Amino acid sequence: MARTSDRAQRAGHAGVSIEDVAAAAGVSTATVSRAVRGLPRVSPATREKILAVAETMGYVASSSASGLATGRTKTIGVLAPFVSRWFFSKAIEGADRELHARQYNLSLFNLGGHGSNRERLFSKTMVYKQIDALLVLCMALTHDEIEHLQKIDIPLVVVGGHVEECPYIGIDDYAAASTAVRHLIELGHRDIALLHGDDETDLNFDVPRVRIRAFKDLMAEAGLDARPEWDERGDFTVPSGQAAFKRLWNRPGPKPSAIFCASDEMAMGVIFEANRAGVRVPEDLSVIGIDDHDFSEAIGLTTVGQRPDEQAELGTKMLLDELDGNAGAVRSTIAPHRLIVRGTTAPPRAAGTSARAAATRAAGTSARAAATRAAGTRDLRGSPAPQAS
Amino acid sequence: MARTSDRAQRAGHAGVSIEDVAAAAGVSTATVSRAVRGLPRVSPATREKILAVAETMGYVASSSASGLATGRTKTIGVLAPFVSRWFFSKAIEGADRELHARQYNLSLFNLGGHGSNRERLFSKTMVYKQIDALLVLCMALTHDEIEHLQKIDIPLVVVGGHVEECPYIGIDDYAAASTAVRHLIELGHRDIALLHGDDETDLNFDVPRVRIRAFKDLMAEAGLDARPEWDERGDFTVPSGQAAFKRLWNRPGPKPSAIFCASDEMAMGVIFEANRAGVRVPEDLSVIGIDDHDFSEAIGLTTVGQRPDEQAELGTKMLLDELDGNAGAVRSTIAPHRLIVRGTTAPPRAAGTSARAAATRAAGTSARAAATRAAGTRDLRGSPAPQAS
DNA sequence: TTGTATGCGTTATCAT
DNA sequence: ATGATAACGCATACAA
Repeated sequence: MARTSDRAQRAGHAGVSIEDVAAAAGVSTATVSRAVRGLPRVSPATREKILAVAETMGYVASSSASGLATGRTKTIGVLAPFVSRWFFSKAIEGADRELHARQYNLSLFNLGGHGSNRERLFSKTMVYKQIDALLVLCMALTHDEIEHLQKIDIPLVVVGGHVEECPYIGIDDYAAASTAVRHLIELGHRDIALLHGDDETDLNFDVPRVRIRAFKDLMAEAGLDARPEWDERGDFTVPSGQAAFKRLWNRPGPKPSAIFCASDEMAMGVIFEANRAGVRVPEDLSVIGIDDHDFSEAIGLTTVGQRPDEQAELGTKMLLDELDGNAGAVRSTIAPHRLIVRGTTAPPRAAGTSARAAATRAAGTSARAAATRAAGTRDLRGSPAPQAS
Repeated sequence: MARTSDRAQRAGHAGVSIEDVAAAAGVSTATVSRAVRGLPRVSPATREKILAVAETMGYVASSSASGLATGRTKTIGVLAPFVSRWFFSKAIEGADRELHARQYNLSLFNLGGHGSNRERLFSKTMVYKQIDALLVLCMALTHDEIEHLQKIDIPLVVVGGHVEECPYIGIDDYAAASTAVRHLIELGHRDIALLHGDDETDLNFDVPRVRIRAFKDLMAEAGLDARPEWDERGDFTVPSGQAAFKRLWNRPGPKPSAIFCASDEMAMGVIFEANRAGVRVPEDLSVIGIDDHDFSEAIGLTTVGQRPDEQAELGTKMLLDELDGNAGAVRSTIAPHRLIVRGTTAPPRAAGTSARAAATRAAGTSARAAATRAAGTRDLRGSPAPQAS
């Protein structure tokens, strides 16, 4: 009723409204709405005037109001199990690029580990009705959670890990792991250890298992023995790589001449600990990882690289296209990976073409410097890997 | 007008509304609202019934609608120049903890570096009217940007970097840097190089400069020479640390026996490159950083640690308390830092108590293993540092 | 091209 | 304790 006094009261509350602008510009709110959103049906003259007024008044639309009116929040959610690990922080970065370029907001949901605030996130007020689409980062999800997500009925895509019935973007883990193992085998290694990342929970997360399978398949194919005592488990982190190396080297018996790590961080852990134990890389032990972590080049780590940022960016683009009415824009896609040979892999000492290894050992004093290198100086940049299946 | 058909049409649109629940429960929307929010004025009986109905119907309030009604979005914004660097990803993690524990959402705004999409973020529809408060992470801000932020008039706090006129949470950079340099000096080093992170833009970001000042003050205090040719500039990243080491060692003339790096990542770059060049750490070169990066323990890096996650968590808590009506909850606070002595620092070879250094050199074969270590094995866990000013 | 009117789903005020 | 009902600020058919 007391329209005027209401308005006056509100004034200090949430800034200038579209009505204020309309009044100041001498037009209706409808016209202002069209003008500020760049819609067609408004004359150049009035548009200019409105824009000017809006600018000076510092008008910016209330997202709540327009969200309520349109039914869209203009923000997409990003679900991540961690944010400070390489894959995830890179993916978030990539999603953000695409999002903000298209005027969307990024709402981050960190499901630290397994327990805690998970349920709340899925079942309660969060996630749901706050976002227009959801980008899931390489998560181990329970069946209930998956069901929940699908019931929400918004565009959804998962990056970096398979989830049943959900569109997926990521590298071909089997092919990537195979590429790494093949590199080792071709170098002449026969005694190859495996450092995988399977935590054997019942969660839906088969990335580790696929990499394990690739390892075993290739070993078998080459007629090599995948010794159970060289089968180590980690959790994709540096400390778990360190621990694995220690277990491997403290155990009596023969040592592997190479180790395939399911992630670069674990590979780094192995390398750091090997250095500390006086085991030379790659002379005594070749190490290869998967990822191409930010630090890998500096360390000289040979790896099979992938680009989580680009994967997430692509996933986000699909989501946004879908929201733009482009039905079917979200489609499972295999992202590229490529072998990047650097300094942590070399032929085994005892093996076939031991020329280089022998030379290194025989080089006397200078060998010391060579051995000191956490990473070799060779830097043969990665040749593109065969893109499998 | 045709109310019923409207409702039918809407049905598939955005899920079940409060009105649907009210109807199903045989009460008014007002009561439902109170019930689901746990507000007082509703009888236990009806509350229980409403909650049950809401549960089975899968009701969840529209954030847009309640945002419009209350004027609060229940989300706070986090402004970061990077998301995949240690400090920031950790800080985001910390903010997220507190936020989601208190039912708030986290909206991430990544302002990549200096140029690019900065303006859009500040002046346009983003940030503003989408969030209830803002957490700024260690940003280099222009004066215009600062002004802009303050005009928005929402609770604001910056973590990890000073911004004029803004409440601030972070370590005492001067004290932290002093602690690091003092450690080196007390070890007997006289030839100390500096690797700082100042990019000398005109932006408001004095963290690097404060650390530089601390270095120079302490050197002067100890009567030591801060040689200009040992004053290197980096950008807090590993590669910049590598580059700095190379410049230092490629230059003719005497070499420093220790180097103080303004970040752990730069320190790692130095270490990796030193290994590659056959310069032994800490025998030939002591290295100390600031941060206590996730990888620092594995590498054995001596450093002055800080906890960005806790800093951000505290900042977030303050913001939320302020929003909860607790005026004055946001206050500048100094966060703790502590010296963590690990394996990359030791007395200089030529210096006073050269017992250990000499022993290492004389150890023959075993010295080789020692030299191989990217990091020493000593792992004296950090004694708490004197908390300065 | 521009304006009018109504709906969006909640919250909050004021009765009852 | 519960129920009408008026905002909230914007978008959008529909009318002009």
